[in-house]
Amino acid sequence: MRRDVFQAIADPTRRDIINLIAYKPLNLNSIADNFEVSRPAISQHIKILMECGLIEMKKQGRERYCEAKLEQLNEVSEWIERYRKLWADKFDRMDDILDELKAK
Amino acid sequence: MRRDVFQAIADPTRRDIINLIAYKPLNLNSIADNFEVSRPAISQHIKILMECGLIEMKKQGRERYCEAKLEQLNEVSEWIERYRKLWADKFDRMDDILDELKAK
DNA sequence: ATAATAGGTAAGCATTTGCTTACGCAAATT
DNA sequence: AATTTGCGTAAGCAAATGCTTACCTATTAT
Repeated sequence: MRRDVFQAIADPTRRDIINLIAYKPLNLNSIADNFEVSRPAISQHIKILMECGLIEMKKQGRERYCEAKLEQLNEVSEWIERYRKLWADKFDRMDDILDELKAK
Repeated sequence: MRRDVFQAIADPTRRDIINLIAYKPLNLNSIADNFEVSRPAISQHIKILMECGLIEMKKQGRERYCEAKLEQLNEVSEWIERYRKLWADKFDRMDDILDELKAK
Protein backbone atom coordinates (compact mmCIF):
# COMPACT_ATOMS: atom_id res chain seq x y z
CA MET A 1 0.00 0.00 0.00
CA ARG A 2 2.92 2.30 -0.60
CA ARG A 3 1.10 4.72 -2.80
CA ASP A 4 3.61 7.17 -4.05
CA VAL A 5 3.58 9.27 -7.17
CA PHE A 6 6.46 7.39 -8.75
CA GLN A 7 4.53 4.19 -8.65
CA ALA A 8 1.30 5.85 -9.73
CA ILE A 9 2.79 7.14 -12.97
CA ALA A 10 4.60 3.89 -13.69
CA ASP A 11 1.49 2.50 -15.30
CA PRO A 12 0.86 3.68 -18.88
CA THR A 13 -2.92 3.62 -18.50
CA ARG A 14 -2.66 5.90 -15.49
CA ARG A 15 -0.42 8.28 -17.41
CA ASP A 16 -3.01 8.31 -20.17
CA ILE A 17 -5.72 9.11 -17.65
CA ILE A 18 -3.71 12.02 -16.34
CA ASN A 19 -3.15 13.24 -19.86
CA LEU A 20 -6.83 12.99 -20.62
CA ILE A 21 -7.96 15.15 -17.73
CA ALA A 22 -4.97 17.47 -17.51
CA TYR A 23 -6.83 20.36 -19.11
CA LYS A 24 -10.42 19.49 -18.42
CA PRO A 25 -11.97 17.44 -15.61
CA LEU A 26 -14.08 14.52 -16.73
CA ASN A 27 -16.44 12.21 -14.96
CA LEU A 28 -15.43 8.63 -14.55
CA ASN A 29 -17.50 7.09 -17.32
CA SER A 30 -16.26 9.63 -19.83
CA ILE A 31 -12.74 8.71 -18.90
CA ALA A 32 -13.45 5.01 -19.17
CA ASP A 33 -14.89 5.55 -22.67
CA ASN A 34 -11.39 6.36 -23.86
CA PHE A 35 -9.94 3.02 -22.86
CA GLU A 36 -10.41 -0.56 -23.86
CA VAL A 37 -10.42 -1.90 -20.34
CA SER A 38 -13.57 -2.08 -18.25
CA ARG A 39 -14.98 0.74 -16.18
CA PRO A 40 -14.09 -0.92 -12.88
CA ALA A 41 -10.49 -1.21 -14.05
CA ILE A 42 -10.42 2.54 -14.68
CA SER A 43 -12.13 3.12 -11.36
CA GLN A 44 -9.33 1.26 -9.64
CA HIS A 45 -6.66 3.23 -11.46
CA ILE A 46 -8.34 6.43 -10.41
CA LYS A 47 -8.45 5.26 -6.84
CA ILE A 48 -4.69 4.83 -6.93
CA LEU A 49 -4.23 8.25 -8.51
CA MET A 50 -6.38 9.73 -5.76
CA GLU A 51 -4.44 8.02 -3.02
CA CYS A 52 -1.31 9.86 -4.03
CA GLY A 53 -3.08 13.14 -4.63
CA LEU A 54 -2.73 13.21 -8.41
CA ILE A 55 -6.49 13.36 -8.83
CA GLU A 56 -9.25 14.97 -6.84
CA MET A 57 -12.89 14.06 -7.18
CA LYS A 58 -15.82 16.42 -7.08
CA LYS A 59 -19.24 14.91 -6.70
CA GLN A 60 -21.83 16.48 -8.87
CA GLY A 61 -25.12 14.71 -8.59
CA ARG A 62 -24.47 11.12 -9.42
CA GLU A 63 -21.39 11.97 -11.39
CA ARG A 64 -17.86 12.18 -10.09
CA TYR A 65 -15.61 14.62 -11.84
CA CYS A 66 -11.94 13.82 -11.76
CA GLU A 67 -9.56 16.72 -11.74
CA ALA A 68 -5.82 16.36 -12.20
CA LYS A 69 -3.66 17.82 -9.46
CA LEU A 70 -0.54 18.10 -11.52
CA GLU A 71 1.49 19.83 -8.84
CA GLN A 72 1.86 16.41 -7.27
CA LEU A 73 4.24 15.65 -10.11
CA ASN A 74 6.60 18.04 -8.41
CA GLU A 75 8.01 15.28 -6.26
CA VAL A 76 9.10 13.39 -9.34
CA SER A 77 10.26 16.53 -11.07
CA GLU A 78 12.43 17.53 -8.14
CA TRP A 79 13.99 14.12 -7.93
CA ILE A 80 14.96 14.30 -11.57
CA GLU A 81 16.11 17.91 -11.51
CA ARG A 82 18.72 16.98 -8.93
CA TYR A 83 20.48 15.12 -11.71
CA ARG A 84 19.88 17.41 -14.60
CA LYS A 85 23.10 19.30 -14.11
CA LEU A 86 24.91 16.02 -14.68
CA TRP A 87 23.48 15.56 -18.14
CA ALA A 88 25.50 16.49 -21.16
CA ASP A 89 22.78 18.59 -22.78
CA LYS A 90 22.15 20.76 -19.79
CA PHE A 91 22.51 24.13 -21.42
CA ASP A 92 20.52 23.30 -24.51
CA ARG A 93 17.55 22.55 -22.32
CA MET A 94 18.09 25.67 -20.27
CA ASP A 95 17.94 27.63 -23.50
CA ASP A 96 14.63 26.01 -24.29
CA ILE A 97 13.26 27.05 -20.95
CA LEU A 98 14.54 30.58 -21.43
CA ASP A 99 12.92 30.78 -24.85
CA GLU A 100 9.68 29.64 -23.38
CA LEU A 101 9.91 32.28 -20.71
CA LYS A 102 10.64 35.02 -23.19
CA ALA A 103 7.69 34.01 -25.30
CA LYS A 104 5.42 34.86 -22.40
CA MET B 1 8.87 -7.30 -19.87
CA ARG B 2 7.84 -3.76 -20.66
CA ARG B 3 10.96 -2.16 -19.38
CA ASP B 4 10.47 1.54 -19.49
CA VAL B 5 12.08 4.26 -17.43
CA PHE B 6 8.85 5.12 -15.63
CA GLN B 7 8.61 1.64 -14.25
CA ALA B 8 12.31 1.44 -13.51
CA ILE B 9 12.24 4.44 -11.20
CA ALA B 10 9.02 3.36 -9.54
CA ASP B 11 10.96 1.15 -7.16
CA PRO B 12 12.58 3.04 -4.25
CA THR B 13 15.58 0.72 -4.12
CA ARG B 14 16.29 1.40 -7.77
CA ARG B 15 16.06 5.13 -7.18
CA ASP B 16 18.53 4.74 -4.34
CA ILE B 17 20.87 2.82 -6.62
CA ILE B 18 20.73 5.61 -9.18
CA ASN B 19 21.38 8.16 -6.49
CA LEU B 20 24.35 6.17 -5.24
CA ILE B 21 26.12 6.03 -8.57
CA ALA B 22 24.97 9.34 -10.03
CA TYR B 23 28.29 11.02 -9.40
CA LYS B 24 30.67 8.08 -9.29
CA PRO B 25 30.43 4.64 -10.89
CA LEU B 26 30.63 1.73 -8.50
CA ASN B 27 31.03 -1.96 -8.95
CA LEU B 28 28.13 -4.18 -8.10
CA ASN B 29 29.28 -5.43 -4.73
CA SER B 30 30.03 -1.91 -3.54
CA ILE B 31 26.52 -0.95 -4.50
CA ALA B 32 25.05 -3.96 -2.73
CA ASP B 33 26.97 -3.07 0.44
CA ASN B 34 24.73 -0.04 0.80
CA PHE B 35 21.53 -2.04 0.96
CA GLU B 36 20.02 -4.55 3.30
CA VAL B 37 18.85 -6.88 0.58
CA SER B 38 21.04 -9.56 -0.90
CA ARG B 39 23.54 -9.11 -3.69
CA PRO B 40 21.43 -11.07 -6.22
CA ALA B 41 18.50 -8.79 -5.46
CA ILE B 42 20.64 -5.77 -6.31
CA SER B 43 21.95 -7.57 -9.37
CA GLN B 44 18.38 -8.01 -10.58
CA HIS B 45 17.56 -4.36 -9.97
CA ILE B 46 20.61 -3.35 -11.94
CA LYS B 47 19.59 -5.62 -14.77
CA ILE B 48 16.29 -3.78 -14.97
CA LEU B 49 18.04 -0.41 -14.88
CA MET B 50 20.29 -1.57 -17.70
CA GLU B 51 17.39 -2.77 -19.79
CA CYS B 52 16.00 0.73 -19.94
CA GLY B 53 19.39 2.37 -20.41
CA LEU B 54 19.60 4.05 -17.03
CA ILE B 55 22.81 2.19 -16.24
CA GLU B 56 25.73 1.07 -18.34
CA MET B 57 28.24 -1.52 -17.23
CA LYS B 58 31.96 -1.48 -17.88
CA LYS B 59 33.84 -4.67 -17.25
CA GLN B 60 37.13 -4.14 -15.52
CA GLY B 61 38.78 -7.42 -14.70
CA ARG B 62 36.31 -9.38 -12.66
CA GLU B 63 34.51 -6.28 -11.55
CA ARG B 64 31.59 -4.61 -13.26
CA TYR B 65 31.35 -0.90 -12.85
CA CYS B 66 27.89 0.55 -13.06
CA GLU B 67 27.58 4.02 -14.46
CA ALA B 68 24.38 6.03 -14.36
CA LYS B 69 23.11 7.31 -17.70
CA LEU B 70 20.96 10.05 -16.30
CA GLU B 71 19.95 11.47 -19.66
CA GLN B 72 17.53 8.56 -19.85
CA LEU B 73 15.51 10.42 -17.26
CA ASN B 74 14.73 12.87 -20.00
CA GLU B 75 11.75 10.84 -21.10
CA VAL B 76 10.17 11.22 -17.68
CA SER B 77 11.22 14.83 -17.43
CA GLU B 78 9.65 15.69 -20.76
CA TRP B 79 6.43 13.99 -19.85
CA ILE B 80 6.19 16.05 -16.70
CA GLU B 81 7.28 19.32 -18.28
CA ARG B 82 4.31 19.15 -20.60
CA TYR B 83 2.16 19.81 -17.58
CA ARG B 84 4.33 22.26 -15.73
CA LYS B 85 2.65 25.29 -17.25
CA LEU B 86 -0.57 24.10 -15.71
CA TRP B 87 0.77 24.26 -12.19
CA ALA B 88 0.08 27.21 -10.01
CA ASP B 89 3.65 27.73 -8.94
CA LYS B 90 5.08 27.88 -12.41
CA PHE B 91 6.93 31.16 -12.21
CA ASP B 92 8.40 30.60 -8.80
CA ARG B 93 10.14 27.55 -10.14
CA MET B 94 11.25 29.38 -13.25
CA ASP B 95 12.84 31.96 -10.98
CA ASP B 96 14.74 29.20 -9.27
CA ILE B 97 16.06 27.98 -12.56
CA LEU B 98 17.02 31.49 -13.60
CA ASP B 99 18.87 32.02 -10.34
CA GLU B 100 20.72 28.82 -10.88
CA LEU B 101 21.71 29.93 -14.34
CA LYS B 102 22.92 33.31 -13.14
CA ALA B 103 25.02 31.68 -10.44
CA LYS B 104 26.98 29.91 -13.16
C1' DA C 1 47.45 -25.30 -8.43
C1' DT C 2 44.29 -23.82 -4.97
C1' DA C 3 41.55 -20.66 -2.79
C1' DA C 4 39.14 -16.43 -2.61
C1' DT C 5 36.48 -12.84 -4.85
C1' DA C 6 33.09 -10.66 -8.23
C1' DG C 7 28.97 -11.38 -10.04
C1' DG C 8 25.42 -13.70 -13.22
C1' DT C 9 21.34 -16.58 -13.04
C1' DA C 10 17.91 -20.27 -12.01
C1' DA C 11 14.31 -22.04 -8.93
C1' DG C 12 11.04 -21.25 -5.54
C1' DC C 13 7.97 -18.39 -2.96
C1' DA C 14 4.96 -14.62 -1.07
C1' DT C 15 3.00 -10.50 -2.37
C1' DT C 16 1.34 -7.12 -5.51
C1' DT C 17 -0.72 -5.71 -9.74
C1' DG C 18 -4.18 -5.35 -13.24
C1' DC C 19 -7.95 -7.18 -14.96
C1' DT C 20 -12.58 -9.36 -15.09
C1' DT C 21 -17.49 -10.34 -13.67
C1' DA C 22 -21.00 -9.68 -10.33
C1' DC C 23 -23.35 -7.07 -7.25
C1' DG C 24 -24.93 -2.96 -4.63
C1' DC C 25 -26.51 1.73 -3.95
C1' DA C 26 -27.64 6.57 -4.86
C1' DA C 27 -29.11 10.04 -8.16
C1' DA C 28 -31.68 10.99 -12.32
C1' DT C 29 -35.32 9.76 -15.76
C1' DT C 30 -39.63 7.95 -17.24
C1' DA D 1 -43.13 4.04 -8.44
C1' DA D 2 -40.13 1.77 -11.56
C1' DT D 3 -36.16 2.01 -14.41
C1' DT D 4 -31.95 3.65 -15.93
C1' DT D 5 -27.46 5.67 -15.16
C1' DG D 6 -23.03 6.54 -12.65
C1' DC D 7 -19.89 4.46 -9.99
C1' DG D 8 -17.83 1.98 -5.93
C1' DT D 9 -16.21 -2.44 -4.47
C1' DA D 10 -15.71 -7.44 -3.57
C1' DA D 11 -14.10 -11.94 -5.27
C1' DG D 12 -11.33 -14.46 -8.23
C1' DC D 13 -7.52 -15.10 -11.28
C1' DA D 14 -3.22 -14.81 -14.18
C1' DA D 15 0.85 -12.45 -14.48
C1' DA D 16 4.43 -9.60 -12.68
C1' DT D 17 7.46 -8.20 -8.91
C1' DG D 18 10.91 -8.61 -5.38
C1' DC D 19 13.18 -11.41 -2.61
C1' DT D 20 15.77 -15.55 -1.09
C1' DT D 21 19.08 -19.58 -1.41
C1' DA D 22 21.89 -22.33 -4.26
C1' DC D 23 24.90 -22.94 -7.84
C1' DC D 24 27.91 -21.56 -11.66
C1' DT D 25 31.78 -19.27 -14.27
C1' DA D 26 35.54 -16.01 -14.62
C1' DT D 27 39.19 -13.35 -12.64
C1' DT D 28 42.58 -12.46 -8.99
C1' DA D 29 45.40 -13.68 -5.00
C1' DT D 30 48.20 -17.05 -2.32
